[in-house]
Amino acid sequence: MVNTGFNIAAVERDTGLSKDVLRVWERRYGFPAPARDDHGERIYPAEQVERLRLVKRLMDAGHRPGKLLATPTEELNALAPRRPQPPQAVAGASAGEELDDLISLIKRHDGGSYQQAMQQRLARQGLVRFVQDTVAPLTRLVGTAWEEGRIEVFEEHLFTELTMRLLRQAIASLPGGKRSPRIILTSVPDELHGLGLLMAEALFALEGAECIPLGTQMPLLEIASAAGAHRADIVTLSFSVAFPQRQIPGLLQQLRTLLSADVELWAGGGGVRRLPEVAGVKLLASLEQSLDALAAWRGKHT
Amino acid sequence: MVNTGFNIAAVERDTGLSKDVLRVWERRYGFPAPARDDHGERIYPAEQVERLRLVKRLMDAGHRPGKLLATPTEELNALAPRRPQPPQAVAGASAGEELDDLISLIKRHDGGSYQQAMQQRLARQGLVRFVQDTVAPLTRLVGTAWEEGRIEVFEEHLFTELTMRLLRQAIASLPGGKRSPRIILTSVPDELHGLGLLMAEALFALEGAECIPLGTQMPLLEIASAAGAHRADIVTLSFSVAFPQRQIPGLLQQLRTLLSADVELWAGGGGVRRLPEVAGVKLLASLEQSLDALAAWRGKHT
DNA sequence: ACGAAGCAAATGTCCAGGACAAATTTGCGA
DNA sequence: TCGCAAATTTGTCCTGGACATTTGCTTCGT
Repeated sequence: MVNTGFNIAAVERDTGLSKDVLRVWERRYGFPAPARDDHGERIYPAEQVERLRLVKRLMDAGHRPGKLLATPTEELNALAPRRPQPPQAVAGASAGEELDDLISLIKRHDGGSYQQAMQQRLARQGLVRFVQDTVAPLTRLVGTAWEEGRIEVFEEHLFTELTMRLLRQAIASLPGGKRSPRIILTSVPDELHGLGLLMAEALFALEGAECIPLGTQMPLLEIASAAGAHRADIVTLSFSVAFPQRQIPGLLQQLRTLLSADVELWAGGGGVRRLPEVAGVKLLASLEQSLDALAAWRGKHT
Repeated sequence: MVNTGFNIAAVERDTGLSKDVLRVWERRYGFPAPARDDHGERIYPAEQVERLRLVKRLMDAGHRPGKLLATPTEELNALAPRRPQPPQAVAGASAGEELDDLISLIKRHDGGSYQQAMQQRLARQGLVRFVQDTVAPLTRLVGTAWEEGRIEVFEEHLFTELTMRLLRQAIASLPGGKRSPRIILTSVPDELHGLGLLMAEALFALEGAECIPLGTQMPLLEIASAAGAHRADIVTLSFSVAFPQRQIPGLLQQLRTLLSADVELWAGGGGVRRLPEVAGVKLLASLEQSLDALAAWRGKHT
């Protein structure tokens, strides 16, 4: 068997830790401690990759790598999130429980029932409340479950995929024709979470905006071109909590300089919630604020 | 203005060229030739990033970097694809023209009309023929247009996004309940094209398979977990032509060893078309072959 | 006792330049 | 013209050093 272990590129792909980080951790903390092949290149056994992914998850939850890498694997599994959790304001105990039920469908890998249940909620609540009272809190719940290790990546992917389908379907059934303002929705490279964008799109579309969904991961220069070509009034980006916070202000500033001045730049998602202001960029800390921003734009443009 | 230029990480993000490549090109070919900031770190002006993206595109089309980087920018724009284009077998001239019309809607940035036109085709052709005779050839056309620089990235994104919506919608309206075999559909990290997966899913779902769509970019270890948790019979991966070919065989072998032996591993998409065989992996060179593979599986399992 | 300011440790990212294997092209002989 | 071997091209990996920035801790002033 040739294939016993991951090379450094594979580990980077699978963990999201850069080659530089993998090497410097090894140098400083003695972990990971990959074997070497004939050419002296690192070969990471699967268990180490597993542990690295656990470490990454705990880091996203607020832990420091120095501590984590000095801790034996067994203890790591027991660690709780460190970043203070903002108290989950759910619309009542029963609502919270219902959402938990939805999650347990996912955890039971019963996609069919999940879709059905969500479809029902959509029909019952209407799109606006469905987005605000079901999808958004559900996404947050999944996020915290992920931080606490109560949910697997593939379960989260299934959740995302099925939920996005529902939203897209709902959006598609909206009447077209209205057209102001023209809003481009997308995300920057390395930011692949599109659920937040879709929630925003649903709300914007309901308010009669013309949404231009470009999917995720658009290079900055392309976003600028797209804004020109589509004669967009607003460019909306989404950043998840997982996106490296420190890069966001620079990215936004850079895109701001690339965009024509009469195009507004909005940024939303969990990643911008605890962010300082950026000149020329409107930060949307919540879905409600998105709607406020839209109303404000309308006010400004008669 | 602080923000005049991209640092090396930003260029990597926006061009898809690794830091190593950017540095070694500079060393060997003298391009790119970024400025340096106070700390001696590279600052790439926007034009150089632009040119790098052009070079990248031409490389994907079969050119060699050594030549490209020695060529002045103006000439680059005139370069044609080098990789021999397999003759586009379309089902007749009129069909080809119709598809061109669809593309020109995208190029006119008229998403609404595009959706409408596609919806009509879907209704007229039915899902199977829609996938095989419309979506698949259209995707190929967009691919070649991209290679030849006749289409912008953001136009391609819009095309993908709108087309995926249509397919998902069509899939959602299929009757549920049937359930064999259980097929996981996903892609590996760094492979973010999901359109091929969706085409496969549409065909598989129509044939009565239970499809478990996990979206794109699943770490290998997670794919293995998901296969176990969902009791999958088959794992299907998709690789686009853009995915670094050389990595694919290793990836597949690695995943093969991670998967239980009674789970089949299929790989499809443009990236596997000119690939040597991999032990224990079924390579699907076309959508038709996917259906054949499914029939074969059914044959084997009574 | 408590908050602010300053210092020290921790951490990620960048750099240079060397090495080498895999892929591709070139050159040569049949 | 075809096939094979040598030469070149190209991407990726390596080491080890440097440094800016963030985080944590300590001390000082109120």
